[in-house]
This record gives sequence, C-alpha cells and structure tokens, in this order.
Amino acid sequence: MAPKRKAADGSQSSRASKRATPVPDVEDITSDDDYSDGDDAPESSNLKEVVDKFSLQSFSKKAQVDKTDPRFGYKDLSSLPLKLDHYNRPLWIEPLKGTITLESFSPLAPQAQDFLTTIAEPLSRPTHLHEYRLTGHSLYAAVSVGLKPQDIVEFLDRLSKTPLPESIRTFIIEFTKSYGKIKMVLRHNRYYVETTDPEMLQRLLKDEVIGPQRLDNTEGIIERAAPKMGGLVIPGTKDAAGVRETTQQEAMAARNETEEEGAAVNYGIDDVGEDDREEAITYSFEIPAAGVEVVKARCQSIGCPALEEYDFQGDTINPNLDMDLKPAARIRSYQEKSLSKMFGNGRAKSGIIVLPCGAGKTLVGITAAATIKKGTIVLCTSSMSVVQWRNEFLRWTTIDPGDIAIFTSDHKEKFKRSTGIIVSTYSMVSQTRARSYDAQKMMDWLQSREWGMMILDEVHVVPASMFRKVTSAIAAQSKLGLTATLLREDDKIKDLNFLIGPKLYEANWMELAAQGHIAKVQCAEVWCPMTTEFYSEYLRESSRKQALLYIMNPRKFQACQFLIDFHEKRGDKIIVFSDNVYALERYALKLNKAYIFGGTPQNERMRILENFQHNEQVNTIFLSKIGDTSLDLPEATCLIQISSHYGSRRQEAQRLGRILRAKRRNDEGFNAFFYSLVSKDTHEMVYSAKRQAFLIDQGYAFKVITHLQGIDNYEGLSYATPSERRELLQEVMLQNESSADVEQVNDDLFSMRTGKKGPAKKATAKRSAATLSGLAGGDDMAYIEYNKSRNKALKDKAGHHPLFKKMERDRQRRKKEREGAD
DNA sequence: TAGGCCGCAA
DNA sequence: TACGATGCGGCCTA
Repeated sequence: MAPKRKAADGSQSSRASKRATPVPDVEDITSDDDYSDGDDAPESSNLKEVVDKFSLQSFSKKAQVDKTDPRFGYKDLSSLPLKLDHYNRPLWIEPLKGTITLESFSPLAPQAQDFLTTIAEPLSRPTHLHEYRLTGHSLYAAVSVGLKPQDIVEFLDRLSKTPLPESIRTFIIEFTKSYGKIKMVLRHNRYYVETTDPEMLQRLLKDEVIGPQRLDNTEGIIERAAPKMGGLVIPGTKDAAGVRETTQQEAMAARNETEEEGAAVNYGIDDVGEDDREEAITYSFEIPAAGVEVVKARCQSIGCPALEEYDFQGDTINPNLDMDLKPAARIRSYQEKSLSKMFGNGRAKSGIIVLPCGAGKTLVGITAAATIKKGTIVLCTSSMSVVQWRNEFLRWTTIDPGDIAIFTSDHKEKFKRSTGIIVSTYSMVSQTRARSYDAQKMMDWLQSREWGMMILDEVHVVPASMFRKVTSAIAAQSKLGLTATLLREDDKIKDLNFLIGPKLYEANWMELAAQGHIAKVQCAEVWCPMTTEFYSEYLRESSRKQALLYIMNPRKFQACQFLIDFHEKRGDKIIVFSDNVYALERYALKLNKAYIFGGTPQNERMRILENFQHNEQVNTIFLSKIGDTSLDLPEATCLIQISSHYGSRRQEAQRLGRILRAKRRNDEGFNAFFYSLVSKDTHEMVYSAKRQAFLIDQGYAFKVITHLQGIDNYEGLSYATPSERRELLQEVMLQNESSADVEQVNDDLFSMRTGKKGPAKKATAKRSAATLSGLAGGDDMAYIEYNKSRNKALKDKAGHHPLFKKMERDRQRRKKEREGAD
C-alpha cells in the first residue's frame, strides 16, 4: 500500500524534501510497517485507513478536481480570493500541500515566524520569502507544546492573505483531534497512559491491544488536574536568576508539586496570548512497564502516537543528582526558547533540537540535564567529543567530578554515588560483536539502570542501522537529540520521529547571525576553468578519474593559492578542506603548508593545531574530511573547499559550521569567508549545486566568482607555464592510475607479467592506453623513471603513514573480493 | 602500549 | 542510484 501512495505524489514530495531538512509527509508516519512491532495484516490495513483519513492529500482530493494549470506547479494560488486588506497580511497558504509562504519583510513577520516555526516545518528561509509546510509531525510538535487547534486555525486565518482554505482548516482540526492526545507518562516510576479526552480514553480502553494492558488492581481511571509549569524554572534563564535566592534552599531538598505558586513563567506560546490550560482535567490508567512498548507501537499504528513525557519533578524513586548550572552561566534566548519547548508543561518531552554549529548545543544539553537533575547518559560519535562533553559539564555546572564518568574503550568508570552522568559513544553502546569483559560488565550496569534522560549528540547519525539500537538498549525516561544538520542523503531521517521524538526547535541561522551569536559568512563559489590539457583528458576518462582531474585542475590550484595569500595578508586564519587525500597532500606540499589527514599521528595533529592557533607564522592548514567531524578546530575565519564528497549537504553545512564561531573581524559586514572552488564545465558543478541546497534554504547567498580580481598580475603563481601544467598532468594521471587501480596498472606499465584475466582488467588496460597517448612528449621512459621514484617516495612514506599500508591492504582485499565474486 | 584487524558510516 | 574513499572506534595480539 505504501508504494502506491508514494507513486501518487512521489515526484512532488521528494522534490520538496530535497529542498531543506526533509520532513516526512503525513503518510510517512506509518508507512514503514517494519518498525512498529506486532503489526499484522489486518492492523496494517486498519492503519492505512486511519492514516488516509488524516492525510492532507485526502482532504485535498476535492480541491484537486478543479486542477489548476500544472505549469504553475503547486504554488498557483491565483484561484483563491484575496482579502481586501491582504497587503497587511504576510501569509500565503497553499491548499493542496499545506505550504505556507511568509513575506518576511512584513511588519508582522517576526511574530508570524515564531508561530510558524512552532506549527510548521521550515522548508526554506532565504531573505524575503520564507517557506513552511504543515505536516503531521509539525502539528504533533505544536500540540505537544500545548497549542490548541483553534489557536492554529485562528492564527493562520488572521495572517493569511486569502481566507483559510477549507482543506487546511479541516486538516488541522481533524488531525490534532487524535494526534498528541495520548501521553505516556511516568509518574512515581509507574507508567500511565494519559489523555485529556474522555472519548479517546474510551477508544483506548476498548482497543483490543491497549485495553488488556490496563492494570486491574489500580483504581481504574484516575482524574487529576493537568500539570502546569508550576515551580519549574530552567536554570540559566533570567527568571532563574531572580528565583534562585528564594527557592534554592527548598529546591535543594526536592522540587515538588507544592511549589505551584513559585515564580511561574509563561512558557507557552506567547503569541497566542491565551493560556486556558488551568482547568484541564486528565484521565489516565496504569499499564505495566512491560506493556509500554506494546502500547506505544499500537498507538503509533492507529494514527495517534503517544507523546513521551517524563514527570521528573514527581519522580521520587530515581535519586536526584546534585547539580546546578553555575551562577555565572547564562543561556541565550534561543537556547531558552528551545528548552522551553522541551519543558513546556513542566515535564520533559522527548525530541530533537536543531541548532547550528557554534550556537551552543552542548550547553542546551547540559542545561536540560541540570533541569531534570536525574541520572543522565550522553552519547557522542567520537571519543574526543566524549571528553569534551565531560569538560563542558564540569565547566558549566556545579557537578562533583566524581559524579560524571566516561565509558569508552579505554576508560570504563562508574560514578561513585547512587546517580550521576555517563558520557559514552554510540559504537560503545551499540556494539554487537564480542565485548571485552570490562565493557560487558559496564554495559550490563548501564542496562540495569533507569536513566532520567538520554542526550544524543549529532543525532542525525542515529538512524544508521547500528546506532539506532541504542534507543532500545538503554532505558531512559526522556531523550534529547541534538544536531546542527538534521540531514541525510538517504531517507532515514524521518525515523527519528519515532526513535527519539518530534523536532522541538530549529533555529534560523540568519537570525542568529544577525543577533551576533554566530558569524556572518560570505559564501562564494569560485568557478575555475579547466586548462585545455586537463579538460581533454577529463573528457576521455571514466568518472572515477575525472574527479581527480577536476580537483587537480591547475587553475583551481592557482585560485586556491591566490585566495590563501589574499586572506593571509588580511590576517585571516584559513582552513582548506579536501576530501581527496592525494590532492590534499599535493596542494599542501606545493604551497608548503601543514596538513592533517586520517593517517597523521595524534601528537602530530596536536602540534599542527597548536601552531595554527598560536603561531603567527602558521595561518593555513589543510584538512581531509577528518576536519568535518572529529577534530576540535580552533577558530578560523576563512574556509576554502577544494574537493568534497559528491552532493552531501550535510558535509557542506558542517564545514561552514567550522567558521561560525568567528566573530573577531567585522569589516565589510562579514566575519568569515567560505569559498568553494569548482572546476567549470565538469560534473563538480552539479554536485556543488546540490551541496549548497541546505545552506541556501537557511538563507545564505552564494556569490559566483568567475574571475578573481588581481590573479593575473599575481607574482609567483604556480603552474603558470604550460610545461609545468603538463608535468602536473603527467603526475596526476600516473597517481590516478596507481591510486585507483595500482595492481593492475602497474602490471601493465612496469612488468611484462600478464595479470589475471577478467573483464575489469581489460577495461583498465584500455584506459591506460588512452592515458599514455594523451601525455605530452614521446619519451615515455622519462616519466616512467619519474614515476618509479615517485612510487619509491610513496613506499618510504609507508613507513610513517599507516594510511598507505592500510590503503594497500584495502586494495588487496577488494581485489580478492572481486576475484572471489567472479 | 602500539598497531593489526574488523565493521561501520555517509 | 550505486558506488566507494576515507576515517573512526573497538577488540585483540605481540
């Protein structure tokens, strides 16, 4: 069934999801049957019915009859009547897809923007027009922070230029009717299914799966007043500063419900201006802990997923952790806003917070932990960030160092007292192969405990098949995912909705830059023409080798050299990124700069980074993709990208993130510069366009530079003469061969020995023939000699660089695999 | 304690 | 799309 629906509007929805952080359509909520446990055939068809009933598409069917001209795509609103004072209203609402376009120059825009980020998914936010979309999950997130459907409808109607389309109104009302109505609550360490809607309660009790789960020995249906924000104050906020003196003493003992009259803060959505939650009554019934998974799966499959909330203030069984933010610590407004989405009703909601790099994700996680004050487990991608997290905890909070422990392969600690914080890596926890004895003991311990919160750093890695295991392996009351780039090039990002929870908050990069929290960056794409020699080889080669040709394009090298020199003279600190290690090394050696790649030993890395940070003489470093994630980079102000991983938007965003901390310089209105060097008329252009999509949706404008001013009379430009370029080409072609297919090609070039026969080998031989003919000059001997010494140099290097050994190993292994397959 | 090996990610 | 280059973390061995 799912494929059929997908086929119906596949092209449109997939195109939309490529634009920005992809958002699942309504249909996605349940289309993956393999994830909801215990789904058998009749249930699935039932679930399809329900989902269809609630999908925006089905509401729009009627509207689709009078199809608008397809040339205008889905944004043709010409058939809708305009309100008389439409120029005062900033929203265009599209009835078929639920796309909302905001005129961000309207005076009402700031207010509208706040609201829209709550109820809809941001798709694209360039300077003048912002695009959002209403989806099931966005509405889910909206109701989970306490918004009422009427509020949403009213608000949209008020700001829309056209009367609110009926399809949208129905969608919101019908959808929210069942969505977010059910809450899974843990109170005094007992699990309750809770709802404010008596009808829903009846439906649940009659349900063949959920009904029997109800515990009989309890008092049945429990009625109680819905919780309010009460005395909860998020530490580090302005309110906390005022409240601290008065409440700290009591708070130290235990926060409890009697604190109702404490300095309550309105953490709801201020824009709506109404908070009628006081009188709400909730109904709940208890289920056994073992039934939680079953009930959650069932709720998901009947189209009304249960919100997971943790009533940590009422949790008297899990011991409290003695930890507070240091008095000096203040969190920023957007951090506070994101946390208020999480703690909107005084409980901890599970979900994901998206903040750009350098905007203080760690502090958000730490503040959340300091708010809950229960045992917390933090998971990171690398052991380096494990150490950083621990240090940040010690830096920002009053936690006793003995209460925070590290669990990695070479550090297996437990905290001293009854509760505390554990920092670990995903791979440590999701390991399926044999564990060392210590690790196993540690894992048993982790799994035997109940954690107040699980913080998932770089949460976009969680959907990977291995890492997703962690969510079930460890029992945590609430989960907080943090990431800068909620992006993957596969479609697994939607899995996060049921693995972790909805997206609670996504910051607007441009806004943070305007407020000075992150750097303002000038992005530029520099188009470097290919030299004729390189281009003719490029046209001849297979795609794998084309890549090396456009990376090693001499004009690109010159552009890089020129830009480095230009920015060094301005006093910038420059990072040059290259995914390709060969190019990285060649560029760096030629320009006499330091470079770090995977094979660089740890102490060497430290030495280079140290110098880059403090030594006035070292202003440029070259990094392989090691710099994308796993290096703690010092502040840089200029970034040049010479080669990158195909069309990965995540990588582009992550790299840009490396200069977002830069705030020193402020000439020309920019703090930092981001250059992407692209060889013109090659496939690189296509990738480059794809890569930029995310940043453009965040509002960045890429300036295209086709000619660098002043490069013509620049002294000492490399590869200025044709003979130098030819030499480079020769080198590249040879390196290309040996790096891509060393065994076979070397057989062809340097020995008379005929290798094993096979189709792959034949093709290689043909390619290398073409290569030879393309090289300048007739004296092949000369360059064979040259190549020999080059190989020797590589061999010598192999002594110091594990990479070269490993490369060789991998090559051998692949070769064996190929042969084995034949 | 370093380095080999393996599985995994995107 | 599939592919595959590069890198990482963990366990095991010398």
